[in-house]
Amino acid sequence: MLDAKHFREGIEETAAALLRRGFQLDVEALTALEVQRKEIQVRTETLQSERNSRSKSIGQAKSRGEDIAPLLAEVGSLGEQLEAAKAELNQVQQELQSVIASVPNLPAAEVPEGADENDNVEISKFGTPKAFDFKVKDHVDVAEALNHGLDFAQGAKLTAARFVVMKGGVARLHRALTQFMLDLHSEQHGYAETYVPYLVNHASLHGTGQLPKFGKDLFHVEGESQDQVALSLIPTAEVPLTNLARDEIFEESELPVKLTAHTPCFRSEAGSHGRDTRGLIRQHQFDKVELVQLVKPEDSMQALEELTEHAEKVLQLLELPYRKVLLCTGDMGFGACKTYDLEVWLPGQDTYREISSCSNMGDFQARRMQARFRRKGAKKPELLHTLNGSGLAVGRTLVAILENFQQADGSVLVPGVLRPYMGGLERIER
RNA sequence: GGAGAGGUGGCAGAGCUCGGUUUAAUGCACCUGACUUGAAAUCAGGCGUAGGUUCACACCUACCGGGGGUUCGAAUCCCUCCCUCUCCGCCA
Repeated sequence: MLDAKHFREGIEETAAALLRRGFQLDVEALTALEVQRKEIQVRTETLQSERNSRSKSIGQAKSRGEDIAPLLAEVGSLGEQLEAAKAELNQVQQELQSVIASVPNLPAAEVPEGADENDNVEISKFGTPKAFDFKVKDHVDVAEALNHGLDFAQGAKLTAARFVVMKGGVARLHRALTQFMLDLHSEQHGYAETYVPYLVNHASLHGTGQLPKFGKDLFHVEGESQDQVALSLIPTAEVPLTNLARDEIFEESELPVKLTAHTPCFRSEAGSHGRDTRGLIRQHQFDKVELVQLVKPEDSMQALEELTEHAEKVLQLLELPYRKVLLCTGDMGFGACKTYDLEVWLPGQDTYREISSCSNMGDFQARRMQARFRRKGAKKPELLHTLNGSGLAVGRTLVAILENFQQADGSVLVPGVLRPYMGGLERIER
């Protein structure tokens, strides 16, 4: 959510900045609503004030034992007028709110303008894709040769399409990856390991921006009654981790807060039917190790560089070739002002595929969540900045290892850094 | 699952029985000033969040777990949901 000031003063500049990411702001409609809002709000508050003082004098008269009947008559239609004004105000504010809530974050100045992923800018490359002297298989076939290591048929039987069962060495490799990532970030990069709920309420989803716009991408759990709190499965640990700051005021000295968590993530992938139907790339349930930072505004851009490097470190230690891409305005997420994607090389697809997305959300989420901090000696709290990134998506990392470390004999070499987590195992066979 | 007790500002804690000079008492913590060589103690003042009007000084509105209701008026009464605590039962 943007500061309401962006829509009152300098709305033209705001509209221009939003146009960079292809968002058309209806300046006229918004300005008209704002004029209405102001008039109605002033009128409502005046009525309110009037009612308060009259009620007060009724109370005073009563305590003096005077007859309050004439005073009551005087109040007359005030209540109805007030109620009508309140309803009107409510209506306008809801309209304003729904417009404002659907406006994405302003892109940072250095973000390249563009329409889609084709306009993203490659920043750097790490490693070189291995040359194989045999015909490479994709991860589905590699795992299949390892005793049905990835069993999509069984996943579909238990649940539905886009669910998987992992077995044996592949399942263990998957577990080793999460352990390795968590240890790296908590021991080397200064993130506090955190365990969080996998079901969250709507206030949390609204805080990070999944609601109100993107509810169809989530799995929802119904409550027993309509009044009960509705819960949803988290699409990413970003939601619970970032919402830890909701309605909090931090001391300046407590920042930055750096958190990491390993969770499953659940996505209904609405609108992606028919894409990546084969394999582990796009599942309804996948594991991810998430990185979240809460920082002072002036530190957030530097923090994004560091957070991205922390995610890159995982790929480097796993010896997986990847490239780092700066997303263009058209490809960024709703709440982001700047995003780097890390794309890992997948020989089975002969291409780079996204394995991590690291974003600076600026104060966009913080404003929704009222996540603030107080500078030393300052009276007023300020909104902090939030950042998040995958460090990394575990399922896709597993895909990358199966494909990049496959051997001619069908076995898969275990990257050196993972061996301690695999009981010293050097390769997965049969 | 059953029974009961609760949720009030940074913290503690009154107000709820009986709705109205309570724009939430009081204490602690915190900030500023006075006194002091400095500190402590003492004294005086300040001390929440959000929104709005205004060039400004100021003023106004909302907020006592969330939402709704009754009323001229709700922290206080009613409904509902959430959360915390105690006891019983069940359970990994």
